[in-house]
Amino acid sequence: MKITDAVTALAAIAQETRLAVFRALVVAGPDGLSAGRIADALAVAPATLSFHLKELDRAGLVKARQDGRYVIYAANFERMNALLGFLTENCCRDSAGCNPKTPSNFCG
Amino acid sequence: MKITDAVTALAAIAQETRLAVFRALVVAGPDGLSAGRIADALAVAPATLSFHLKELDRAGLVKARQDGRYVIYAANFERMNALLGFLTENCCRDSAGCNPKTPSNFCG
DNA sequence: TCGATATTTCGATTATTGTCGAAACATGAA
DNA sequence: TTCATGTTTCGACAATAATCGAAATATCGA
Repeated sequence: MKITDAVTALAAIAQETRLAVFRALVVAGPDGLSAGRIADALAVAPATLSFHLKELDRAGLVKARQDGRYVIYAANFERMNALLGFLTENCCRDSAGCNPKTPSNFCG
Repeated sequence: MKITDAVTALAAIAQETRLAVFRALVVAGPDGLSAGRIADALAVAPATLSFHLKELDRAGLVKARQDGRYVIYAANFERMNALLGFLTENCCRDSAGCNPKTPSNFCG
């Protein structure tokens, strides 16, 4: 994962509403949730939710699929793991309990 | 780590300059770097850097200590690990290769 | 086709963020 | 104490982000 991708992904979940959306999708699992169900669950206006879902999608953290008149969103777990990998390898140290696969000596 | 703390920490590193600062501090290790050395390394104006360091500090991701007329900043590895723990436990699934200690069924 | 429901786009508004020059504030050295 | 150096605060500005009502778009069921 490239730095710019990491920044985009981090920014996507660095917002209360979006983090809540993403966590709801994590809990929902691969089946995902329709936009409407997310809006209901989190009590956020449809237009606002749509805006945030687009952000999460842009960051690659969710996948959207059309199901009839619903649009089902699901967390992209691979992407989230890639982000965790990036953070572990670049922003971490053994000494504090995390195990970077590559040492933290990269600074590009 | 509480949700609001996680959002704050994520927002802190969800910015190219700040992520670069933090990574430089990770590479530097516990000894840290003076503000000036960071500014030189990343070619960012002192006032701008100061603004970003304050953000990182507010998020708890760095520690500052005075050393003579220098201010030395060091990464707070414990905090970063707490953030990784939060993400692993709340935004992740076994299926995708990550091992949350608690299952992803928490949504508060 | 028509009406109902689901979702997104548009437009407008307000708030926040990132940036940097200049000035202020500290600290150590002469 | 005075000067030089390192850092932060201040003030201003442009850019971006978050919100939501209203309108547009899409799809299903009757």
